[in-house]
Amino acid sequence: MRRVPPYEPVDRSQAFPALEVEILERWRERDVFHESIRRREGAEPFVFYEGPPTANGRPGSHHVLSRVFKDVFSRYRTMRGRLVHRKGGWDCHGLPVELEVEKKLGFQSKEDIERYGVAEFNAQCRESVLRYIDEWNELTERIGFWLDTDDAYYTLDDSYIESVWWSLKQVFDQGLLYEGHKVVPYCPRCGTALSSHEVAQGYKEVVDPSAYVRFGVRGEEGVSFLGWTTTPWTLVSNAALAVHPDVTYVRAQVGEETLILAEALAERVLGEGIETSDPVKGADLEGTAYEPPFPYIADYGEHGHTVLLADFVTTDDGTGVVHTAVAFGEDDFRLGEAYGLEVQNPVLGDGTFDERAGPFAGRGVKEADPDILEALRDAGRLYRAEDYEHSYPHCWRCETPLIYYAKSSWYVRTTERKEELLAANEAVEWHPGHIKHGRFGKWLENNVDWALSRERYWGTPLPIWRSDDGEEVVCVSSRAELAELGADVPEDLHRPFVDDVTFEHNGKTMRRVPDLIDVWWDSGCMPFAQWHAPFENGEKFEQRFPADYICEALDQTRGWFYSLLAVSTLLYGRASFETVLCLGLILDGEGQKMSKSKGNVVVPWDVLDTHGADALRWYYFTSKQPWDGYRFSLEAVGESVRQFIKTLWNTYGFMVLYANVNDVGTAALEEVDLTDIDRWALSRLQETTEIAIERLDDYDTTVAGRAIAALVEDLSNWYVRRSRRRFWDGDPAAFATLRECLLGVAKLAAPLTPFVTDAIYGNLDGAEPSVHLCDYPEPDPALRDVGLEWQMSLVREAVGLGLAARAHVKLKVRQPLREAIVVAGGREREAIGRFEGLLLEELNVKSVRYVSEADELGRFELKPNYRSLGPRFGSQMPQVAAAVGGLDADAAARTLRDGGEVHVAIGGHDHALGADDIQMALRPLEGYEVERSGSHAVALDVTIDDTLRREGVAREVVHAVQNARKQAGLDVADRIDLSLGGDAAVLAAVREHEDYLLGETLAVSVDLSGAETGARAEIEGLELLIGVSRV
RNA sequence: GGGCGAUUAGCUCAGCUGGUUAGAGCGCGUCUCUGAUAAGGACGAGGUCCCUGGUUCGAGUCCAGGAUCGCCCA
Repeated sequence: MRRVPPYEPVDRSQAFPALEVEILERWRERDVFHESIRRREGAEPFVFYEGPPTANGRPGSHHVLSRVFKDVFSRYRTMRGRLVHRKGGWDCHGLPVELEVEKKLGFQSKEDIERYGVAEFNAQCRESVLRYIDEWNELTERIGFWLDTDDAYYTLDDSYIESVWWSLKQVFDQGLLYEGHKVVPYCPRCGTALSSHEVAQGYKEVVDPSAYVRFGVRGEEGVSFLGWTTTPWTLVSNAALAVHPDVTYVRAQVGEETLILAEALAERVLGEGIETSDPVKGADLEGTAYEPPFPYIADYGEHGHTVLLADFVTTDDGTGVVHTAVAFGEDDFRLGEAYGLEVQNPVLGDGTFDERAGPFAGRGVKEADPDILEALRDAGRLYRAEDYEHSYPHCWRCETPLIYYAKSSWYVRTTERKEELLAANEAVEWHPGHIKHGRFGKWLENNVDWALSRERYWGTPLPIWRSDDGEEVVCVSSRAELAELGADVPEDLHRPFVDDVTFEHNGKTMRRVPDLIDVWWDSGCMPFAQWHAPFENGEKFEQRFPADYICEALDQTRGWFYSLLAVSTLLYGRASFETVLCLGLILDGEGQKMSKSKGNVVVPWDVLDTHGADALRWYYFTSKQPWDGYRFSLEAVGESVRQFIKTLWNTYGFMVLYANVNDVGTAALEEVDLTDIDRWALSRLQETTEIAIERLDDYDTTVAGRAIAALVEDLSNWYVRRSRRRFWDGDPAAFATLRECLLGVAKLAAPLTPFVTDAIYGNLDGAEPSVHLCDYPEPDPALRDVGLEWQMSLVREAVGLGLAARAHVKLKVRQPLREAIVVAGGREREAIGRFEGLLLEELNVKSVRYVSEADELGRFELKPNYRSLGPRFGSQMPQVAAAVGGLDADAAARTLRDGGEVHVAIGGHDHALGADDIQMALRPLEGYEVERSGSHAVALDVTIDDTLRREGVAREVVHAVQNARKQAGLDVADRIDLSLGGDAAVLAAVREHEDYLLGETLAVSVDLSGAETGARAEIEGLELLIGVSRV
């Protein structure tokens, strides 16, 4: 039902958070979200994938950021006619969840968990992971993120796990799933390896001890290799030294001793002017035997404790002699393989030394660093120790420094499909564009195999069963397959139940490999696993693959963006998303990273309670390009309320106030006589609509939102300001125009600020239960008038110039002036003429006089228009500029304004220049009140005769009476009896302009015999007494 | 050490394919309007567009090098 006046009165000091709560209630009552989807049944889908958050912590500002950007384009596409399903999802597995439970139970290690019982531990995890799901859902609703939370997917569901198993089987069948022995980043606290994208999340600046260590050359007393390391604990298992074959090494004399190191680094390490001798190539050092720093482990084979050659050695830092511990570095490990070194790993899974490490046995490796240095010092092997600041990877969840550690793990051989990954990325549209071939593309190019397995408890079990002798390996793709193999399939596919599942295969007993898989693989399976595809809902999956749009923060480049791309490329040969929007970090108002420890975290609820969801959304959408990151604060959001929402609300409130006062109906635009300024406002609406569609289609809320804000600004500060009288008088054209524009704005901005726009729409129209069930506006070419927009901008400039001129002579606008003189030729004169009344009113002048030439006001200066002449004359531009400068300016100006051409001679040739080729600037003459801008200028006749003065006084009186009305608490529509007294000159002026006074102040009568009581005012130093009484 | 991004007014940000007076909002100062009134308008102060070179008739914009900050990776 379309609403007609009287409208609901608008509270102009409306608190928006309260308004939003009302709107939320309305949405619930009317089931608007689901209705908006039902209405698009059968329409072309726009597919959105929800990147599942983990609900075991409270949602923060950065979560709100991605959630509103997920929302805005879903809403926009829905209004544009697409069917947009929005299935929620929750990431349930993995270390973060285990950690929370461990913390709660006071556990320190995996043994604690084993002792406690895996079944009970996982039950706790299941409970813990959704601990904050209610708050998440509440926040999701409060910020206006329309998401189907009732029908969300959970990665812990058996159906989800089964789909993940299926995906692994596909990979297994392609021969891409393998067990490998490699050095991996390993968290000793969590007791598990991490994938490279997990490692990527945890780099931190730290200060580690670094040590320069002597490795005594066997058989040469007093001669040592000088090695350098930032991980002293690995010296316990030193197996060899590595030098670069092509680097020059020298012997440096330091006191009594001789140190061998790279020539290029000798001075930096040992000090300037160090004596060196005997330069040799690294290649010549191969095989040199030396004394290991610690004697505990000796058996590294034939090449143990000798110098080896390696290309990875650099002379960027250290000494050019690299200490090699086979088990603790990727390069070291490969070098060890090449030389056949025995792998000796004296470090246990919990990060402590085993009994092979002599006195350090049982110590955590990092903690042992200082004692190890001390032992070296005592043994005379430490040359120097110092602090070294560098960034080092830490466990992304428990913050323990990682160690690189040789162990076996299951991998997905993504490197074999690298070309396909790159090709899949080519098809993706990234916002911002540079991520595609920058951060993400470079990462793909350096792709390494995906370390898939985790030796943990709460996660998707690796579905691989193996015979005890390792001969037979089966990857299981489903419950059904497991049953077919003769196993008892447990209800719950998690550990520990799945660990008990065994079956016979080729006469051998098959037991499950106890590992879990990386949770990122879980999330990468979401396109099909959310539907339990391919086991069911196959057609749904087909329809909703790939996603048109996904959106997450930049830190997901190596997280979800990668897992989605990799899984679907391996399975389907393409990316599972077509467009991705990357959002930046949220910093505090000072540009510092928000962190609990700093106490500078802005809690979303605070912002919502203070300014509301629209304000927060508007801030995120329009304050800047979202990928650059935000300097976020309550104040910053407050500013966005004032600038946009408050302005919109005031304009809307103004219209409702006078629509109700005047009892005007809602006439259609076709039924009223539009004025030029109406046509201008409507044209601006079309222009804005065009921009909004063009920008939102390109996932750009920033420019779209700013364009809408500019329209609102124009409506408020120009259209309404210039049309006030028509609203007071109830002019139907004005109301029809403003209503049309406000409804247009409501629809244009509905996806961005869904609450306030729905309130406005509901009151001014209400034909639909909600603005969100409307179609997005289309620009109407019939209402667009570009010429009119140009003309209006010219008039506004002229008004600005005139007001500036007034300001300079300090003449109040209230004081009428005789004449404004406007310099304008041809088209410009026509433009201003069209809105002359407006100019007269704004400047409060009696008449406008146009002059084409500037003789009265100043002199023209001519300048070449570089933009048009530059391409034409190129390097001859200096001559052109000189020639133009030499023209008779006034004559040329006259010619050009009449559409003629002027001629200049350049390089002996004659060239014709038109109006577009020459810019005319006005230089004002001394002694005139002239304001100029380019070729435009406005001057004021500032002589004030008595007539004008009396008129000015009358206006002052009106002003004073209005104040008195307000003080008396009268309503804007109240009629009054007015009585005035005071200075005779003032009263004379009033008498002369009595009708004007009556009209302006809504007085039905005026008594000039003097007010006994009432307000006292002063007009140009003369007394005025005002009595006001309501009729 | 490498990759990517950023650097424009006191603050937060615009500035399209290079075009000669670099813009907006906030804040500040001075006025002003008032039938939207704890809003609105005008004017003003405030910029070596990070630095150095280069290309060009012309560079905030393009190129190279450097500085600083951020993120990512070794």
